[in-house]
Amino acid sequence: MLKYEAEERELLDGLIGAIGMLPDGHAEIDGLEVAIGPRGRVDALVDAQIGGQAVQLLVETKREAFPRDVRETVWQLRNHLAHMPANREILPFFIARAISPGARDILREERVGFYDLGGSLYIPARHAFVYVDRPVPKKNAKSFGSLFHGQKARVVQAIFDRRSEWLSVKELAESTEVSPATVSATLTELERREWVDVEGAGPSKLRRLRSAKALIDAWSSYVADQKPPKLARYYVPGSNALELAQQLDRACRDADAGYAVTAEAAAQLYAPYLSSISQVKCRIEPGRRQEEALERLNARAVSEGWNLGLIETRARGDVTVAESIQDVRLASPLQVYLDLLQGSGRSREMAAHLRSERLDA
DNA sequence: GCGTACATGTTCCAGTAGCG
DNA sequence: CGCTACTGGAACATGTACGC
Repeated sequence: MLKYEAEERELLDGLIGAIGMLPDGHAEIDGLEVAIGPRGRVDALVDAQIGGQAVQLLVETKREAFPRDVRETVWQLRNHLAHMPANREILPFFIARAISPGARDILREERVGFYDLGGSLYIPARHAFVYVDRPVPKKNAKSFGSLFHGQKARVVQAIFDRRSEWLSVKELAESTEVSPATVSATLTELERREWVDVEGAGPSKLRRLRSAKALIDAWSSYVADQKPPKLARYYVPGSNALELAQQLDRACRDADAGYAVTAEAAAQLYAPYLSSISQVKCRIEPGRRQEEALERLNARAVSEGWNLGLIETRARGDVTVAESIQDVRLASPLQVYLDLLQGSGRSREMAAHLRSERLDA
């Protein structure tokens, strides 16, 4: 509790400072925890001078802001506003350590001012319009990306793959082998971003993906900020990618090793694009079985001229197969898409093609 | 209709793995 | 080596179904 108050204070000081940096700008705190109307309360009132005009800011504070948080707060602020004397300009105002892009859009539409620790500042006052857009602060970027990590990423993948279905926590927990606690947390985060529709409540609660496009976009930009995973390069005697992938299939079956082909080779099977490709990227369940599969393939580790690339797998469940085409087990289209985005050369084009063929539907 | 038992979703907490 | 953030077990909350 004390820690939160300190954070709140830090945010307010940041806002005061940011307004002070504006030409003819000045601001001071008029009150904290101010009662408004019969039972309303705002976190702070701030008196601001901007370009010679006085504006009072009705401030609500949050740690992080996703669309749903913002909507709730905007509604509260509007309520408060109705109980305020109308003798001067009063602006509803929202501050948080980090405000997600979607949340910013809502605030701008609603003409509610906002500020975050990244330095973004939006003040839609009558006589002085201020808008400074800064990216989400690095430190907090990971809190926005946590959905695309580890176990939660598996859950999000599953939700995407079954985007036409209404899903329960229990069902997802069973099919992904992730604990119900983590599945629930994942879905709650998706709700905050307003990417899922919700039906029912309590034990009969169901969700369904609504904004597949927003989800892909967010995951893509997350991937863009990540360093590409390590790729172990091998050469396997043989010819084209399809045949190589089929050899891989036999070797992994014989070695009883789980594998999933991804990137260019997989995209080519999902939605043919290039006339021919020569390299196969895949994930193979790590351990002894992986070694055995590589031995059966006569794969030789090389630094140049590779045709088999092994993407490092860390978290359990990284190797998941969505379907088999021509006896080749493929990672899910979304996974393939994300892996293509990590690649270079024409992989971006392939990614775009795959997306329009398989993901945007 | 009402209350109770059950199933499921959510939150809390502590152990732990990964990171710098 | 210290720290942070993730994870999942367990306690807690919330609907639902069934019996009366």
